[in-house]
Amino acid sequence: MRTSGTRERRRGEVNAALLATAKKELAQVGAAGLSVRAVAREMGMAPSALFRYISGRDELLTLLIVDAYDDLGDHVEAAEAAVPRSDVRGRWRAIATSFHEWSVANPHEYALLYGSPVPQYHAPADRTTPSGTRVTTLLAALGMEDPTPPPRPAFLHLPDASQLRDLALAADVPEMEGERLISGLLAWTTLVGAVSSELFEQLGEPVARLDTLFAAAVALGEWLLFGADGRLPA
Amino acid sequence: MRTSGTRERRRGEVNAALLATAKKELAQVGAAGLSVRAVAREMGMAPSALFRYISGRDELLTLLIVDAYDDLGDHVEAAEAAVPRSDVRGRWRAIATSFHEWSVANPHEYALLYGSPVPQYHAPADRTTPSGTRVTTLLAALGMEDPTPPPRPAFLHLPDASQLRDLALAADVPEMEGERLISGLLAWTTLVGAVSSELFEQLGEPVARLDTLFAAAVALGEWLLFGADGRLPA
DNA sequence: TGTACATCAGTGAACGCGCGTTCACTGATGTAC
DNA sequence: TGTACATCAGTGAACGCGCGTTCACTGATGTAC
Repeated sequence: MRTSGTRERRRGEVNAALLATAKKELAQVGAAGLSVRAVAREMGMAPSALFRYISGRDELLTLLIVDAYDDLGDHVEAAEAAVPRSDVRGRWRAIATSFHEWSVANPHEYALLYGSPVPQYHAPADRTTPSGTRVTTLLAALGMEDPTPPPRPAFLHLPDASQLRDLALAADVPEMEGERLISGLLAWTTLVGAVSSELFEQLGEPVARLDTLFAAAVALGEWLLFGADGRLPA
Repeated sequence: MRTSGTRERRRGEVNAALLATAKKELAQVGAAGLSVRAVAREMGMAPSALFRYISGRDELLTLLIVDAYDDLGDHVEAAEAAVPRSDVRGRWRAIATSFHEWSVANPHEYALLYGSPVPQYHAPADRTTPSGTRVTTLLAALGMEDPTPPPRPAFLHLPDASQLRDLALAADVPEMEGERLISGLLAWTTLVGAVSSELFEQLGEPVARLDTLFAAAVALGEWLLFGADGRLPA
């Protein structure tokens, strides 16, 4: 019979504090500089105590990656859900804009997810993938759902069917047709590229000026996904 | 009067060996893992000896960054120079393709230049910029030189003139007009985004399948820079 | 050409640091009777 | 309800490691006369 459950409750609390503290550390020193000892110090515990909760530094990183993906996923899904279903272009813009917002607000998390890989660490795909594909899944759903035909930009010549199938499988959207797939991947790539060049300061420091570039990337993505249209992005 | 010049010669040799060894280390462990001691070990010298040649770890990184930019610059400039001057689209494709080639061949160097910043290190702009802008300078020259009017894609609404001027100054092409500038930056961003998503494995592991995506990115860039055309990229 | 001195490249020991992880321990929480 | 034992969270010392950097030193290279 359960008398109090003190232990169980405490376990949950420590787990939560551990994650929260690790996130704070990540935001301050970045992924490469993250250390178990620093987290323990910040929590006021002995470093060895944390090994009761995590198996080592790698698991700490995995925890942070999954958490960051989920945080991003929550943010983007909420923004997308707020747009009327029929406004597919608006939904794309909501995805892109909220992705950008979150990234600017959480630069170290962004670097962890979309920057260069952390040395000596390889994320376990089985724990990372479900959360890591939430945003792209949203995009894929949008692409599949849109009733109007894909833009078929004249300058894009499609590769042969077998290559396309390979790519569709790798991107985890096996039933998507070629034009949509390529257009969607290009839109996504452009989005990530624009955010990266802003956050990683590849075009000089002043972030504000790059808003212009980001807006253009969103417009380009919209055109890639849905073709030309009278309506222009806000 | 100079009797032998042994010292001077030796100094040059050690400098060269230092850079070569540091590059080898970079290729093996990446920027974040690079250490002065490891380089000294590899060179068969005492760690303290290297302080006669560099001021510390930061300068080692700066050296590597400049060298990588120059290596990349040489490669891309050579590829671009091999295309007839009149074939502006072919020159763009040469830039993009050779950029991709170099990046795949030198992933850690690429990460150093275009990935997340190395923690605790900030590159001195005065030493980094000249080499770091070689590729984009090539692109800018191409854009300015092209006699045909810019594409003015209908979906891109231009921001106001003052923002454009700011952006043009930040990108170091003050005399470039708005459409060209935005189109060029988008093409560049898309290129970097495509290479990053390939090298940083953001779309599953199998690199080969992403060739398809990269080819599409090159085609998109060409269209952004020069508009629609009968000729399609190879 | 030869000698006395100055310069400077490289050594090796040492500094203090922070790291990840292990391990025997203690004291509190939980359980069986 | 009370006692005897089992579980388990957290401690603190210790391990071995590699790091960047300093510093007094040595021996070879260069220079002035």
